[in-house]
Order: sequence, then C-alpha cells, then structure tokens
Amino acid sequence: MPPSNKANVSPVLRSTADFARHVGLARTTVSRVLNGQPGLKQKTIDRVQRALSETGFTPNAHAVHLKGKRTSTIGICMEDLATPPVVQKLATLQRVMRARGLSSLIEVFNPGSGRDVVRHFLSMRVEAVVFIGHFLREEIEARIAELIAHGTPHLVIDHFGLKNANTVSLDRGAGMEAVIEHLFDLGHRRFGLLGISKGPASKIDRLSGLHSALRARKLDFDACTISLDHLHERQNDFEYGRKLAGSFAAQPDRPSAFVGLNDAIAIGAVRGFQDAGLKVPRDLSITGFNNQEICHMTSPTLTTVDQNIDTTIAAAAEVVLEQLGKPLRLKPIIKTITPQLVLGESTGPAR
Amino acid sequence: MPPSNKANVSPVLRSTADFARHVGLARTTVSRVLNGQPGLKQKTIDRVQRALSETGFTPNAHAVHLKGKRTSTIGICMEDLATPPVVQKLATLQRVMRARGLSSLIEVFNPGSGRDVVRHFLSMRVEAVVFIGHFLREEIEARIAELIAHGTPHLVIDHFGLKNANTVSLDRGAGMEAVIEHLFDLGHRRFGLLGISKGPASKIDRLSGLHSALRARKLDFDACTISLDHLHERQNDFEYGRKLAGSFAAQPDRPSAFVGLNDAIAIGAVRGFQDAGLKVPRDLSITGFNNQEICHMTSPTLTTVDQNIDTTIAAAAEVVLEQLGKPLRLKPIIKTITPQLVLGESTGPAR
DNA sequence: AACCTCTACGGACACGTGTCCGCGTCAAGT
DNA sequence: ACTTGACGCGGACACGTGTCCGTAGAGGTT
Repeated sequence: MPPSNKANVSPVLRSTADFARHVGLARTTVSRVLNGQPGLKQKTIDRVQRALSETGFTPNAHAVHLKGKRTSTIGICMEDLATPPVVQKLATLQRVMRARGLSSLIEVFNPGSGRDVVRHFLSMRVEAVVFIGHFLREEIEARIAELIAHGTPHLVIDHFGLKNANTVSLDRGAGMEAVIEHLFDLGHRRFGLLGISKGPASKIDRLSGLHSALRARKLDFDACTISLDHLHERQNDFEYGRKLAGSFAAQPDRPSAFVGLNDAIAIGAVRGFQDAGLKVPRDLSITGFNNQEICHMTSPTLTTVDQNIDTTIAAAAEVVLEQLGKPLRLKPIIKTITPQLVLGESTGPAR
Repeated sequence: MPPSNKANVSPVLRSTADFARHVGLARTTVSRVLNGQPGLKQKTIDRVQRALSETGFTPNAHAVHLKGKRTSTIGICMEDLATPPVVQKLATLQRVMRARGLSSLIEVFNPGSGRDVVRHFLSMRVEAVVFIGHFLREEIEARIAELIAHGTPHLVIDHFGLKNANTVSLDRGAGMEAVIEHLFDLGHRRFGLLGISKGPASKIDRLSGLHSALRARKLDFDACTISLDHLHERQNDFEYGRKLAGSFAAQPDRPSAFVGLNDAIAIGAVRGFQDAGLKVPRDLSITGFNNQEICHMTSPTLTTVDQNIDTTIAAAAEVVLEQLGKPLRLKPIIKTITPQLVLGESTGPAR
C-alpha cells in the first residue's frame, strides 16, 4: 500500500514538477504562485503556500538564474580574516547587503590565487565584486581590468590609489593630523614613530598627514620625528612595538610622544616602556590606530583613532548598489572616509 | 570595417556559443576541451586554452550545475562574526574547504532568519551546511531536521548536546579540569568564578569539568567555589569582569584564585583587582579561556586555555568531506576536541 | 586514385525554471 | 438551458551547458 507510508516518508522534492505532483496541481500553476502572478484563486495560493512551508521545497536557484532572474549575489574578496578591522568590515558589509536581499560569496585572495577567485565569481555571475584589504598592486589591478572587461561592477575598500578602480578608503592622513593636533595641544613637540617608516607618501597616507599637520604648526618633519625602523625583526606587531619601546627607552634624548601604526604596536610599546620603568602617560604619551576593543581593556586605556567602519561600509554599499544592473561607469568613483580621534588614558601633558 | 576594432573592443562573451564563435570552433568542440574529453588535436586544445586566458571566459556555473555537475559549495552559517574565536574558525574552515575545491557560502544566522538562511542554502543546492556557534536550541534543531529531510549533510561546531545533530565540540570541561589542576598544584584551594554561573551542567560543560576536577581532589564544590553572578548588569565582558573583581576585592575572605569564563572577563578582572591595589599574581591568580592574541599583550600576560582551533576544524572538515555525495548517515557523528592549557604570568603560588 | 583514419562539425536531448498561450472545466449569472 | 467569465491544465519554448552520435572534410597511406 504505497499511499499509507506517504505521510511519514515524504520523498525529497527536487523540482517544481515533483512539488506540483505532491500538491496535486500543474507545474505551471505552482510556478505562477511562486512568482506572484495574478489570476489565481486565493484558495489555490494558500494550498501551495502551505505545502511550501510543510515540505520546505525551494526552487533550484541555478535554474532560476539561468532563466534570466538576477543572481542577487555579490562576491567579497578578502585579503585575509586575520585582523579585527577587516573582519568587522566584512561582517558589516554582509549584514547591509543581506538587508538589501543580496547574498555574499566570500573568498580569501591568497597571493596568486586572485585569478581563480575572480574567475569563480564571474562563473557564478555575481552582480558585483568587493575587495576588502590591501593587495599586490599589479594583481588587483589586473583583476579589476578583468571585471571591467566582463561588465561587472567592482569596489575596493581600503586600498587607495589604484588605477581605474572604484575605491572607498579611510583618510589615514586626516587621522594622523588629529593625533598630532591632540599631542601638540598637550605640549608635545617631538614625536617617535612606531612602525611608521619614513618614505614616499601618497595622498591620504599617514605620512602625508603627519607632514601637513607638522607644517601647519611650523615644525620641521625631519627634525621633530624619529623612526627606529631599522629593527626589521618584525614578527608580530605587539612584540615589535615592545622592542621599539625598549630601544627608545634606552635613548637619552627621546621624544615625549609616540605615534603607533596600529593598536597592537602601541600596546606593545606601552608594555615595553613600562618594562623599562617608565609610566604612561606620566613620562610619555602613546597613540594607537583602529580603536579595537582591546584599547579599552589595557592599563592605561589607549588613545587611538576610530576607522568609522559603519560609515565606510555604508558608503561602500551605496557605491555598489548604485552600480547594480546599470552599464559600467566610465569614471572611477573615489570616496574618502574621515576617521575620528578616540581619547584614552595613554596620552597626557608633556613633562 | 568590423574586423578592425575587433582587437580593442572585444564583446562580452556570455556563453560557450559566443566564445566558440570568437575562437572559430564549434560549441561542442570547445565544450570538449573545457571538460578534458579525449580525441582532440593538441593544436586545437592550445587554441582554446589561449583564447580562454585571453578573454577570461568562464562557463556559466548555474548552467553547469543544472546539468548535474556538483555545485562544490558548502553553506556556512555563523552565529555572528563578533568574537575572534568564531572568526578564526570560519577563516580556517574556509581555507581548508577551498583547498579541497569547495567554495563557501557564508550567512549570519540572526534569530528568526534561520529559516531563510537554510532555505537559501537549499535553493543553492549546497553540498553541506556547517553551523558555527551557539544558537537557539529549538531553532537550530528545526533547521537540522529540515536539512535531513532534504538529504543534505550538516555539521554543528561548538553547540554540544543537540538532538540528532552531527557535532564537533570543544570539551570545555577538560579545559576546566586542566585549569583547576594547575591552580591546585600552585596551592590554591578556593576558587572564585568569573562569569561562570552555577546551575545544571551538561556533559562537557565547564561546570561539569569543575565538579569532577574538585571531586578528584577531595574538595567540595559548593564549599570551595564562589560565584558573584548576582550582578546582572552585564554589558560587555571586559567591564563585567572588572566589576566582579571590584566586588571580590571588597570581600574580607576572598578566594586566592579566579577562573574566568573567557579572556575578556579575566583581563577585566585583572584590571579590576589592580584598581583595588592588588597585584596579580602576587596576591591572587586569574585564568582566562580561549587564548586570544590579547592574552599575550597584557600585563601580566594571561594564563588561559587554547581551543585548538586547527584541530577542531580539521575534524570538522573530515566529517563534512566524508559525508559528501553519500546517502545520509543514520547515527549522528559526535566528536570532541580537547583544549590545552597555556601558561601566562597571571597565575602563581597561593600566598 | 581509392581507401582509411583522425578530428571537427552540428543536430539533438536533458537539466529545472519562468512564461506564454490555447484549451478544457466548472460555477455563476441571465 | 445557454452564455459568460474565472481559473487550472498542459504543451511549448528559451536560458547555457554537457554529452551523444552521425556526418563530413582533411590528411595520410596503399
């Protein structure tokens, strides 16, 4: 008696045809219900809906997309998932896109695998590709050219200065200006750089921000900043900051304020100076960058710079959404986000 | 002259037919090359390969999968992306799966949206679904039942004790036993619990580990552990740990060792005790859980428990890969991972 | 010149879906 | 009883792909 165990052992419904048979309707009728077409009795609609939630049947997305419906998927390409800021960006972007009905296909772009990643996105016919992080310049530019050739919109978050690329980037220079302003107001005139190496600076880099902030206060960059970047045993940022602090502590004429590349280096430096018997901020001031949670969990808490990630991602989402479905723009879109100083206990008046 | 600008303005190739026309071969021939079928002249193969890398053409994955080829995609369902351990698990799993040729479709399972997430995975015909994190029990059990009904394999990482679910979980009880053993050997006999509330314990919970560790050392659980969990103003773990430490510090007869639920609580507690003028580990010992990077960046560094995430994910990947393509197993697979004590500076001999 | 082998061609079908369209059915209205 | 309208049915096609198969042309051998 086949009908008897029909109730307990329901077969796996793999197609609309299967499902329609199960409901007792024609495939086309079911399809009409699923796509909200008019001309159907309410009773029929209810019948399908109920069976739908009972069986959990879902139309094959591949067939649907093949028929021409949007894939409603974007590709997100990550440099890595190692640091909190990029993870936070990913999480926020994913949430914003989901709220707009877009799924995220996420891949990590190992050096050299970029081609495969982008090919995979293209084969999935994603509606846009977002890159988060900092990549090899030639590689990412080649990938973007490929995307453009395929008519697929793209956006790069946090890799400024790429050719022909739509970018949303944090103005780290402005962040540095805010840091210098804060330290200057506290009376500091000489600054140690932790993990920030002197060299050529592009438009919104930390260094250019340092330069302009010092210039605006009639200070000479080379005279009032010191970088001990010769120690290239940089394993991880915390240890590196600690070692740098050790070297600085041994110097007779050291600066009164230290500007860290990121929070880990700054926190390592705090520790390094403490190990050398110095007190922060009594003897010297230290700043970080990124405003990670950890900044509020150390003694002293860290003065740092917040990336305004929500603003960044909102801007990014806007750029992506605005491009969807339209022909590709000719001129690249470039947006800049201004970060924000966050005061902690690690900065104080110069002695 | 149409052929003249053929070189600079190449049209977007959207199908194998387009591509074949572009190469000057039959669609079927191109398809044969793409799928590595025999009976083709090397010269022809090379011609297609070259055009392939020049144009960057990719077959429509949806059509390919529709034809019956594997989707080679797994769904990963995250509780959130807020804490480092889950992010690390995600990153590792994604990497391992990619190395096996599997893409990851990642979604965040907001309470209530679980149904949609799983439906989406099913509509994409993923080959398996992995849950990472801790969910509402009824909700995740309902989702798993749905997956089973659809014949799709699943795995839950870090949510122990679910009915009919394949799980890989950390044996937090064993972690607690290691912690107690370490503290006991240092001479501690009374323990303060930070964020760990007394109550019913299931098999591999922290509490059951505490119980058995104390029992093995002939100590009475209720007599030698104190929990101040009445302060339910738990905003974030760090502040909560700090407040708990403040309350404990005010007690005349406080324990000599404190066991934290996680690293953030423990680090907050360190800070709280320091604020009260106590020294760690001179006056008291503190342990965390998770071995986040931050543990090595505080003063003192934290004694904690490592989750052995690589081992966890390796086991998870094995379970998933073993299930792919086969009919569903009847008996749930349950694996347990043993964590590992990591010594820091925050624990020392009892006074 | 006749024959054979190698290889590309191109028609055909299936996969699961959305959509169009003509046809049948059934109930309500006249 | 007849007309009419509402509504479900089922055939057909297209989407892009993989694969089978019969055919044809090119090139080499006898």
